[in-house]
Amino acid sequence: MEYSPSEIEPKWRKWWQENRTYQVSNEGTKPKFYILSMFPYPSGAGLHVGHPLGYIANDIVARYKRLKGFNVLNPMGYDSFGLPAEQYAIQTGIHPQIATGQNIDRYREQLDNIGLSFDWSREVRTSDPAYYRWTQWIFIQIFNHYYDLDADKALPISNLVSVFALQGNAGVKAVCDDETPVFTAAEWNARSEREQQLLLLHYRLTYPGEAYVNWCAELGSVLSNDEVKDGVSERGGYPVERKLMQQWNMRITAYADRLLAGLNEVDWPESIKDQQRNWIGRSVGASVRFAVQDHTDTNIEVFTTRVDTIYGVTFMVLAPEHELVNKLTTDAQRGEIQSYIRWAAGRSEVERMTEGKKVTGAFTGAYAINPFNDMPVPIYIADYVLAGYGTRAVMGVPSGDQRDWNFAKYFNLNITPILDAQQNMDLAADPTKEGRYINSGLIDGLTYAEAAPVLIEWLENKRIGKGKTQYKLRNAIFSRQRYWGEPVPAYWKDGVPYMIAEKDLPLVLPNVDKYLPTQTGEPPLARAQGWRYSPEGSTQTFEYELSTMPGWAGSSWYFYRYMDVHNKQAFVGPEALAYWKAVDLYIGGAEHAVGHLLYSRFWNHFLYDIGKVPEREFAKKLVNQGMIQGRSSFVYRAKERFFEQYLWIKVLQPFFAENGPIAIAEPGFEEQYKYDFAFGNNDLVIEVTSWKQTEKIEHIRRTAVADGKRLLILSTEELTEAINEPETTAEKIRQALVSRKEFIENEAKPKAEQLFVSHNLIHKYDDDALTKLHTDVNFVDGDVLDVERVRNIRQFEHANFKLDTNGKFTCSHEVEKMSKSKYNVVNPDDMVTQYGADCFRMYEMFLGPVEVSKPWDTKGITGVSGFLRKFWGLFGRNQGGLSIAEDAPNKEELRILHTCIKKVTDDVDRFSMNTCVSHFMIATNELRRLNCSKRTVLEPLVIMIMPFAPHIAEELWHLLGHDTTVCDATWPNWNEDYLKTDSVNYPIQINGKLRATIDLPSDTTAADAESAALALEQVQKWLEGKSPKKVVFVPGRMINIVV
RNA sequence: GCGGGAAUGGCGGAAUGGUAGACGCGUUGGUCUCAAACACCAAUAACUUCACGGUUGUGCGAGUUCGAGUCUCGCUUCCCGCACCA
Repeated sequence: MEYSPSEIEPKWRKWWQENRTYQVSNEGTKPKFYILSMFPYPSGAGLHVGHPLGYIANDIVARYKRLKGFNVLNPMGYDSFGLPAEQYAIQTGIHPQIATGQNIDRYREQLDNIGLSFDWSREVRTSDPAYYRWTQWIFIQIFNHYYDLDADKALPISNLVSVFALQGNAGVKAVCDDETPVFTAAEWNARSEREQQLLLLHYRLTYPGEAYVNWCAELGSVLSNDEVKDGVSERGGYPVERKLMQQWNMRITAYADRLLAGLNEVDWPESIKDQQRNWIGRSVGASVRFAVQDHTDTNIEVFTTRVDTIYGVTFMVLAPEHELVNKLTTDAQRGEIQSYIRWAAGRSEVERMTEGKKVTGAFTGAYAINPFNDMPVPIYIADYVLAGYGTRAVMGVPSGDQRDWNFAKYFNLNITPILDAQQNMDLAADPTKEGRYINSGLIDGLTYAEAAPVLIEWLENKRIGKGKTQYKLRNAIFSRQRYWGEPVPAYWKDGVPYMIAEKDLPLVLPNVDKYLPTQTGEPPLARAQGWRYSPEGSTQTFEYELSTMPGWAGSSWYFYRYMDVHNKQAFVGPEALAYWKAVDLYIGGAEHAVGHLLYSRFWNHFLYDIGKVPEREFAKKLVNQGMIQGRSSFVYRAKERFFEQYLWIKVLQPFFAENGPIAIAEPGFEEQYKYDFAFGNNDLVIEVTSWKQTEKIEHIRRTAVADGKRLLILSTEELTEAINEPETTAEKIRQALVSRKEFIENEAKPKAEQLFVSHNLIHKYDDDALTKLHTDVNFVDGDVLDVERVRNIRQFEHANFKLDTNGKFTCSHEVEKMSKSKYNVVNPDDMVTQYGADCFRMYEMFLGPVEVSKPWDTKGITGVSGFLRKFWGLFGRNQGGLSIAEDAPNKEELRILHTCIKKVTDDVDRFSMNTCVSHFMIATNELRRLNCSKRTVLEPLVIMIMPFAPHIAEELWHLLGHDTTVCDATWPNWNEDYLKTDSVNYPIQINGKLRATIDLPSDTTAADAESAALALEQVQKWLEGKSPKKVVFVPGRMINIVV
């Protein structure tokens, strides 16, 4: 009887499907368990071995819980709206729905291939109109509600309308925009329908409004903050700029405190909770209004967390975008301010970040009055004050804040110490709160804890400020100028948005001729011919909202749809909801920490408020699976020209960084040019490149010139020449660098030659070396290839290497994220073909803890493969077939079995799948040694291994004579009595160090153990005749003798 | 800078405060074989010893304890996230 996974695995997968083994019903007497993995975006690349890690762990728990007697909901679906399908459509003209469908089929095939127990009858696809009608429905509900601060929940907007008609909005405590006008009932009633609707937009939980957004021109769309990384788009890495646009917003800020508080109710990883807390960014402080000298009608509001430092204020800074800047600027300063604003606006996010803490700013000529001491302080603008946070104005306290201190030093402003414990103000700021206040009027002599309440009370009495809590969290931009997303179910009438009737849902995505924005810059949906809305009873038609929803819309509630996927009356029916309630265990990647997981919580809180879901938090427990990384093969260009240039640059760079306002770009630096060229005040660039004709160079040239920098471009050819002929080098670089001749001749050149000694040096610069290339060919580390070998690598076929005939390349590996473009993807199908799905599943678990990221490495898989064969062998040691003994187990066999039951049960419960696999291996090895083939021992093992290796378990289960699925078996219990052994091998420590061991009966008393231990020769030797001070005996564990 | 996490053999990784290195890979030796592969058996932290044994060992330094990889305090390094947030 041979173990042949390729025969038994497909057989049982088919059988499970035919028998609907994994279909689950929404009722029953069993307790429920809802386990969920984050659904994937079905990309064109298919699954790689990293994806199933979480799914397999998920599957093990799902199957385990089922054996433990739970009714388990274990669904799967697809987050099938998204940008890649749309970009693919733009390139190929293939409708995203078709491409997405194909991708889904492929995903399904791959998922099925590893034997996951999903109930596919509950599959959801976010791009399916039957699904997104409910995404649209939820959107409409959000539109129709506002956040009431008295009730501390969302309430219907119609309530607000009634209140406005009776008493205006002065007494209403609701979350609204800062610029919401105050009106009386009479004023409200006198307004037109249109005007009333416009006012209501200030309150609705979703609303269109002008906002600075992250605009990505290359993608033709707005991105949310979490879709922007390091100033470029997360997807594609395109530049992102700030732009004022009309967009739908979600008033998530209304829920900031509840989203913060809710984190305390869920069992989620601390790092995820912290990321969310950080994103919400609650800070408690005070707002203070400063009057402005010579502008009696104006004041500036600042927010501070250190109101206690208010007597130390010596200047004020506004964001360049602050609305008062123009008004306050004096004529004398106008030129300077305007040029600063222009400069700041042209600075990209990347530049701002790269330049770090460099002080910039400009004086407006105006002065603000500190309300506490009536001192005038100069008003500056600077772009370190963010336009998007707080009041866009800060008070400068150089004695207490290092950044303010730097600013004051730079602009030569006063620094007033305010605490008696403060250190020398000439050296640095002192942000500590120690000591008692000085120079501080009202609070002189008080401590930090005493000061703030005094100041806030004074402010509130004077009505020029108050205690205030501020959040970093901003309302979420909800519009995307895309095609492949849920249409926003709104239409426009007289410039006011209305929701379409619920009976007209779903608002189906129309067909368009092209998936690009129109010539006039409108979203692709503007291309849909005759796509207009005609409300019931109206003869008119109106233009639909043309933007679509963001990727996170459909994923913010999908966990409810699984409960009741075919319901046509509601997004989830009340019975299904009452049964399943919420997700018991949610598994997914940590990369969704603030995106999906925060938005989902927000929608869930809203749905809870309107009584549509029973729990405030949708997922009680969350586990993050780690990432499985790939091993990328690299070919490094070594030696010869590129390397020489590279070394030259390495040698020159530090020198110039120290001495001159000069930056040097390296060859092949396309990816990093934005960073390399954010060089602040530098005035000269030497650029080394072989692609000076490209657009990017032009861009850099323009940037440099606009910044008033001189730019010199050396091509690679020129530099190579220069290196080959020292005189030319010196000459060329002398021209560029004026007085750097000595350095070039005497230091750089000799150093460069020293560095030449070993080409292994290049590995030192791996990270900076821009000469490494991903390959799909696996070379041994350290291999040196010649040009011909490299040309034979497929993806380099057409690459234009400027190498001499004796040019060499070295090879190496690095661990990176798995990605098609890095040629390091391992397909699970290949693993399944070679070793079987059971082996693949167990091996993924065996690699280490599920939560930990680790590189994929196939080396150890033979161990798991061998184990499965041995396990199989327990059932049929004879060639003939199954050979199972029916006699009763002996003590040793029972001990092995029950130890295994106990350990595996404990370990699945604590999500430690890797150690479970070890326990199976141990039990199998021991039973083999005993030649055990008894049904009473092996059958429970078959049940236990089912969650890990379902195919082999099902096969053996049937071979053992069962004809229903092993999935419906019962998880075995262990008996503590069987775990005991007759004797225990006790370690004997002397002063905590292991010196001997002794076998004692398991029921030995402390006194017996002590005398037995002391009787040992080895122990006596270590006692050296002394009598022990103390003997510690831990039954079943150890003996420690203290001398 | 702030927050979270990690550090254990050649490698992946085990260890409710109780014999550190389970389990697997790799390596070495052996059995089987004409041979190889597979399989099986044995050894495998380092140093030292013919051997018995001994010494040192969980990033570093202290501490608590009969006993610390595990707990406490102080560092170092690495990874992840956030970051001019007032």
